[in-house]
Amino acid sequence: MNLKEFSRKLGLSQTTVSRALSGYPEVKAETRERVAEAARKYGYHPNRAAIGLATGRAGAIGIVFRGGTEFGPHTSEFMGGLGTRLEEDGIDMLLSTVVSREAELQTYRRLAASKRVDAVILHSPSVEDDRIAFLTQLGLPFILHGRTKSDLPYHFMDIDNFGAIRQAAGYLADLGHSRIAFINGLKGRTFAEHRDQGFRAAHAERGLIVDDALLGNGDFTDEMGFRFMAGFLELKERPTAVIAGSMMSALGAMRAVRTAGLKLGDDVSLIAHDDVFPYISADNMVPTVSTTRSSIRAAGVRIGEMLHDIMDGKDDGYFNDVWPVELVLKNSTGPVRAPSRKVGVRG
Amino acid sequence: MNLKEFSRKLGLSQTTVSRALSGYPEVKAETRERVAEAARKYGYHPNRAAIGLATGRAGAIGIVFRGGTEFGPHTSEFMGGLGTRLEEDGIDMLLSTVVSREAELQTYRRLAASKRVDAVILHSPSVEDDRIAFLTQLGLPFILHGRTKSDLPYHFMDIDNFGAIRQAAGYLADLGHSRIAFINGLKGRTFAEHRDQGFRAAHAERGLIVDDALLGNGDFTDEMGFRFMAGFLELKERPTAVIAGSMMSALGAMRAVRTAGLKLGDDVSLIAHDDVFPYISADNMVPTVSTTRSSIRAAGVRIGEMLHDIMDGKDDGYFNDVWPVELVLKNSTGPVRAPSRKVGVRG
DNA sequence: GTTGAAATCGATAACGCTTTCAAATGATGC
DNA sequence: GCATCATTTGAAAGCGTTATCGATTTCAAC
Repeated sequence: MNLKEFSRKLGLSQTTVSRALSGYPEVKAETRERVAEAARKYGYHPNRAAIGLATGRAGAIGIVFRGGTEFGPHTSEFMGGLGTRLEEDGIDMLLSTVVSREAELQTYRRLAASKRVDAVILHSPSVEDDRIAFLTQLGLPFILHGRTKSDLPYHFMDIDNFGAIRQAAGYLADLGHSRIAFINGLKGRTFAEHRDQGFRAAHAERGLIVDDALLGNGDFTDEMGFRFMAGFLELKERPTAVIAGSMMSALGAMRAVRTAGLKLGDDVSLIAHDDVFPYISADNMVPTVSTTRSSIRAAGVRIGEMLHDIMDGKDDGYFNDVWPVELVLKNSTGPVRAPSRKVGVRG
Repeated sequence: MNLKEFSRKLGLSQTTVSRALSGYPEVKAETRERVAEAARKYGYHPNRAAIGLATGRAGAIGIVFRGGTEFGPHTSEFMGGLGTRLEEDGIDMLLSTVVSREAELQTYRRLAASKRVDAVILHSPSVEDDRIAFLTQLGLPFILHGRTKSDLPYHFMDIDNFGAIRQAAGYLADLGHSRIAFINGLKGRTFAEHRDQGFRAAHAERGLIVDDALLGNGDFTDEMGFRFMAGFLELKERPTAVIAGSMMSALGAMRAVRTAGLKLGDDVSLIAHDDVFPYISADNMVPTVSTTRSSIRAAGVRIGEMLHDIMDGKDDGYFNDVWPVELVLKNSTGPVRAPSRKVGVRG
């Protein structure tokens, strides 16, 4: 059924019906109600392509994933939050997967030229990210989840990664730990750099020196967590505490600690960054894990909100959110002890 | 830039250009090449809304996620595979998140009526699933990832969950295990029922009886895995082997085994179903984990292929794929031993 | 040269909506 | 009662494609 037929059924003109449905003020409340009622009854929904053609708006936003592998658990949570918010405005999410950075830019170009989306969401920024300049020049609105260096102004939403790890490392240091390991994210990614800076800041503030041998950069996988931690524990002077960049790497690190016959929260303290996945909870680990906690789902919701405002044209200036991160203390952290021999099992 | 302007630049009619771009045969090869070249040069991409309006095809498929939480790691992998395949045909993926089953149906209705998508992908079927009838009646093409009971014919792609768990349980039984625990998926879900049947079949075939106290149904989370396994290990007659429905629950179960002071692959054998997530690998666990292995990403690719064929109209009959599942043996499985006291740590 | 078939190309009518501008209706004041 | 203004409705012109015909060109064969 199309507008023509639908409005004929109602004995109204297409114009009036269209206006009633889109909430324009110049239609009598009674008429509007009658139209809404009929739409429900007949299941009429305007053809989206026609709306798009007439208005020039696509009613969708785009997200591009590189490598397919980029599509991890973080993504899922983020999209869940974003989608929930976008749903309210009837905006759809268009996903694309792409193999290379070059292909990613090509996709943006296509999405913009073919008017498939009204805006895109960028994620996983590196310290220097050419996408900002590219999209600005392309004129395709975007919001970056994260931050990057750029002379151009742009919308972004990020968490305070610097502050989070600074706080975590500081807390461990204040417990007496002086050899703190850090399993960080991929080198070159902004968030990983920020966290690195936070880590170093906490040390500097206390006159401690950072041992590069206790630093690891890699994917947030269980495997990486295990490998790095296992490696750290084999050092002559093993760390007495570790900060893991995600719950995934934390799981691996915990495994490595146990494998080495050490006790978590006792021989080795652990703080992990928790993006709050519903299926891996810090409170359900043994021991419960201290975390720097920031819901990535909430970030999705917030970006959905920004998107709403931007598409409504009420973006005077740029959104530049940076959320503080909470340090949640549980049982995986404790005061330092003299590192025992590797075989020092207890209990 | 639009077709009119673009074709004027080329000195050709809109018709010819359109035909050249869409690969119709009645345009000279030389002309076609010239058009393609110019399109690249000027970055011309036809307006998708206009194409949609003219052809009636949306060039996108839809996927709806319930609860937002449904959007887990399985999803990510699946979408990665699907997207990679769809990319080739220039088909986009439209995501919707929705709170209730009722809202899900409503969304399908909207997507169909507004012609936003050409087809949808259904997932997480329950044993009786009203979506089949609903979509069939709606006339919106769909493919189900999984299976359900239905009198109506429909496209689906599933793995042999029955065979997988039957094989796994059978293998354990043949190693001498007679008390095998099973951490299964949510009750009511088809795959969980199939696995349950496979589990029982393996027992029946060997004259073993299934102890319902060793069966658990729940989310595939680390937490659930831990809770169930911890509970099983407290039973008077604890199990000597366990099958976990996913790597997530396997992680939890492994933790429970260790917490109980037992040794994996020795005191307790474990087989997990592995959907092949790149960030959690069975080979990187300690000990390495025996699995029933089936790439959920590959399933996504396959469904993308089906979609392609269906949208091309070359679906005489229905796709009804059922993939066999491979049993991969590692170090987490071994012959049964007499269950020792709970404190029986070794090594 | 013509001719006719085959190969190309082009004018134009949809597609289903929004939006502009004009018209009709209703209400108000005199 | 009628002019005036505000409110509500409608006719029709796009929006940028595709697809249906009909028109033109090409070219081999006579």
